Amino acid sequence: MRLWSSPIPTAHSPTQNHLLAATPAADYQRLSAHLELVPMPLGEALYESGGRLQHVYFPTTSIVSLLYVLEDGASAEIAVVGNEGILGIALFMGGETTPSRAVVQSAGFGYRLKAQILKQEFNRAGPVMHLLLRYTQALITQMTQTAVCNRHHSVEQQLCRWLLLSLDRLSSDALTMTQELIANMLGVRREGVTEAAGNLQRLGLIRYTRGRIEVLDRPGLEKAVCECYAVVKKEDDRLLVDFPRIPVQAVV
Amino acid sequence: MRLWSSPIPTAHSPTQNHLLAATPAADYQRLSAHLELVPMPLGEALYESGGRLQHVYFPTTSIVSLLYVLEDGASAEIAVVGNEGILGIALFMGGETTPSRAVVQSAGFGYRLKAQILKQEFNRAGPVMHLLLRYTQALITQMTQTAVCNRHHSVEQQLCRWLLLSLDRLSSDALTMTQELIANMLGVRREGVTEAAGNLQRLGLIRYTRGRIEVLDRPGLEKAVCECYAVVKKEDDRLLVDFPRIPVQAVV
DNA sequence: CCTACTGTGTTCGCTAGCGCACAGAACTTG
DNA sequence: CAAGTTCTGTGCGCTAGCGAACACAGTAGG
Repeated sequence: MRLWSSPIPTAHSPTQNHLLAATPAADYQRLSAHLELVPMPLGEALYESGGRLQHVYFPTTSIVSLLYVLEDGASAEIAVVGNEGILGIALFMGGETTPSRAVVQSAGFGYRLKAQILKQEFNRAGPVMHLLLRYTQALITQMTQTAVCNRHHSVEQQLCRWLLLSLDRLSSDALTMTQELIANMLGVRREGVTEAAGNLQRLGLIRYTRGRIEVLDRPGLEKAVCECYAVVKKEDDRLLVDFPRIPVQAVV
Repeated sequence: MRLWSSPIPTAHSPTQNHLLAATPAADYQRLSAHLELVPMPLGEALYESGGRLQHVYFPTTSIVSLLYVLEDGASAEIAVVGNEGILGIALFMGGETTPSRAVVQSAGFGYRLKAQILKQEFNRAGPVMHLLLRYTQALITQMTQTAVCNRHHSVEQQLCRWLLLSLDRLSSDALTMTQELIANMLGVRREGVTEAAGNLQRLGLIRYTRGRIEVLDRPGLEKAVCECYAVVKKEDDRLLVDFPRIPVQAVV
């Protein structure tokens, strides 16, 4: 199995991550020396349930799922984190560990920072702290919405939500992702995903081939999705988008 | 309908709330003058979806549910907060509002603090901030576990979880709560709760009459519950219990 | 080019939970 | 005590999703 496609030739910059981009220059100066570009191959676990965190990660071109795995092996995705966020919030929230796993869902790159460095920065209680807390609230919204969606909505609706959330975190409109993996994320059967995806394809909203899903009609998808997507999107926008954006050359 | 039983004659103290009890004396001094004892009658909404928060609440003898209500009226409980916690985390996380409601699930009392006061205290970035953040992480764990439980476990198991979580937040072993309301919390049909509760009663684990549920065999319940309860409990203990406890007379 | 393997499509019987309808029991109110 | 309301119990048909089994089609790798 090819784990991830050939290295992206694009120039990398930490400011591809929105949180880092929103960090004021003065604070960014302190951090930038410690930021380490890392490839994030599909399937890699950034941290395991209950494991101590050595780093926090700022995805730039990758997407990471927060997964919870039950004793019997059943699993469910709790939230998805892309270039709008950070992985390892338990570090600054004070718990050091969390009972969930973080697994790379879409291969790409990100920057990481040693746990100690981030904690120091957080404890300055300055703009970076507020940035991180605000992001955490957006993440909480996503988690709660997932809980509700799990309870009340059909597999097809959830698939739409999942596709849109993933799409928002990528620049492309295609995902490299098998139905089996999607089923794992959603915590449903693979056959359920096959059926739902088949419907969406018949409606002309998506097209898929082995391990690749392409969104053809995004507005159409947004009509088919349950309200949950809009709620999360709106909160993300409200909480994150009005960050003061810093142009790349100003900080590098 | 009788909304809540006669006022509890017990002496009230803010330190009945674990977060307040764990606040160092120096910080507590600043806050105590602003703490306001308030009755929290069954069914009262402390805040509405999207509403601006005027106060934060520290329950002492009450329990509050965080509920999410969908457009079609369907609902689901996201987390439950008792004397171990605080309501209104969105205030200090920076978002000011959340898309969920907070509804009193078990009548009692609590203390409230004006939003401004809490924000000031939080921004000192001292022990109180760390206390609040750690609690927030415990809350996040509860939310994620709810999401997973919604996906994979039976109504009966979820009922057990719900009962135990509620019980942990009360001193008594009986709840004043109709099956209809429980169904609302769990986001399932009332009939489903009737059936599940019937089973538990037949097993001798609980006994219920109109609007009152009594737990007879707590260890038995803990055997019937899914792993989700233990995970939340363990995280609560890990994150919250080793707070330095302050004896009542030391702070009042 | 042949062989593995991995991903997808489809079927079948089964169960949990849903929506609806209604009956009886318990409590409240006049 | 009578009437009305609120809870709980039960039955019925229905559907979404589950679990297992298997066929087939791309793809990878010798």
